[in-house]
Amino acid sequence: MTVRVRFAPSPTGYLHIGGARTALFNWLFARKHGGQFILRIEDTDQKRTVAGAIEAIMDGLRWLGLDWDEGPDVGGPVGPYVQTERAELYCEWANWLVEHGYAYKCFCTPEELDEMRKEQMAKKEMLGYNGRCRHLTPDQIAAKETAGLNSVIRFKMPRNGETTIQDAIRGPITYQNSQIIDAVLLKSDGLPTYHLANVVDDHFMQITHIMRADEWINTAPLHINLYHAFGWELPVYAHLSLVMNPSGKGKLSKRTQAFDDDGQQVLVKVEEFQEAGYLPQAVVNFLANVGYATGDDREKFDAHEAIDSFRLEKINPAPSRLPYSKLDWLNGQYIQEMEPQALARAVKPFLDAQGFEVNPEALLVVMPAMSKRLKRLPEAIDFLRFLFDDVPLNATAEMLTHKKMPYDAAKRGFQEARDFVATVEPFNLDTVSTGLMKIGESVTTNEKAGPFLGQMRFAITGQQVSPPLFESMVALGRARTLTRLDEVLQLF
RNA sequence: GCCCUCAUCGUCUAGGGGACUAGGACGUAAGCCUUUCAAGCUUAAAACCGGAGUUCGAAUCUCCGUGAGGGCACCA
Repeated sequence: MTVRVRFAPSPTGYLHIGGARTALFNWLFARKHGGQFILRIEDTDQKRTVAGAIEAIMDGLRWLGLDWDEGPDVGGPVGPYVQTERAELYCEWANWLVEHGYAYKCFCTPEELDEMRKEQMAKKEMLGYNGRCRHLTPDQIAAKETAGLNSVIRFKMPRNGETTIQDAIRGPITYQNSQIIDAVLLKSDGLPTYHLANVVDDHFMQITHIMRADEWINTAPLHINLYHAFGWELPVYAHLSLVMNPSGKGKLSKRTQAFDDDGQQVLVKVEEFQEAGYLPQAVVNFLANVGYATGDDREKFDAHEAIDSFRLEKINPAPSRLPYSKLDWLNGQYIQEMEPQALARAVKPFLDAQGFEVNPEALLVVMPAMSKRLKRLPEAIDFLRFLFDDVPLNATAEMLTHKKMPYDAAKRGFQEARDFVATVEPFNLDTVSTGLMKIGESVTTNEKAGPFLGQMRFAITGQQVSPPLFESMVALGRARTLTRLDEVLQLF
């Protein structure tokens, strides 16, 4: 039997990082076993459905590289993959349950249910539907229907006994059936609730393993009883731990507007990670490290390695926070591995957004130096600002000297550098570095280029922090370097 | 209130009766290197929630606490 798993988000907004992790684990499992990863849209709550959300979710998955074998856009043999397009199916099976005595019509109004809940709270009883309509006679039902009363279909949960779910991560979990209420399966608008839709779909879509978040554990016994009523084969359940707020208080939600200990904004939507300049492979690696470990101390691994090592039983059941600072480190690692071309391409949109007109050629020279410095792509903006903004150097001659390079020596150094830049052929990393090293060594009292190069770097870039001198000069180009050196010389 | 889950350094984790003096990673601190900032290298500090029990032996198994989280909708 081939493994078939699904990721089944509601189209209520964007792809949430926790959802992305659930999707990733499902995808990893499917790929590991040569099975299928299916994308299904659970849009049975019309009130919460947001236009464009399906596209946004798919964009997020695509960005992360989580490709699906069947889904709303690519279709597949057991479609459609959007639940509102399968409404008839659910209706049919809900009625089947009613006909076979596994479900019943309930005419209670929302107001009545509200009242019931209040009463239960007051009496400190178990919360939930009390089964009032469970034993309506056919005559009573007919009477209510001719009176035009709205109804829903509720599951007739067994009142006695217990239900045990065999969770692949947590082992057996047992519930007393009496604890489980008669859940609504079909709403009065004719659409199914999650409970009915997910069971019917997972059956007909031949889903073999259900990997979903911890928050669904409590609904599993209901679902199992539905499978029993239908006489369908049970899938394997595996409940993933929850992703919590950085504070450790509560689950991470889309509304989280917090900063972690490093003062970094907590990102929640996948697209926010993209906008913040994280690489998809870093995010995938990061996510795969939360609640999961290869077991051999590897922290950095690509998707293929993750697939190779993946085992359901290795998933950690404990809830966890996202270690954002580790993401920064991972992202830096992946950036370091990038070819200059690729890095330049990745950085360009961020510079563009800043209004910096990028000369790709010049950018290439500084990329090797940048790759060691960037944790997140947009950090390049501050590093490279001097390439785009020609602001006058805000300094005095005094500031350009050094205890190993007093006034006169500094002046001579800058003058020689100016003459050198004006004439050297060609003007490239090689020639510039050897030439300036020589000048530097000749003007310092310790005969080391260091002090000169440091001051020179500041003079050229005007920045406290910048790429190294030689790369910066070559990126600037001969003409602009000369202009800046002339400015510097005027200070002396 | 009821039900369910979970519990190892600050954080993410390894470990599943003896190999534990509890390992790795991020972060933090110090040092080296150095042309600023990084990167890199080296080193350091840092944890088995508590209590009983089982056992020759418990981070590991059991129970009871405690703490944290989740659920108890005509939302998913």
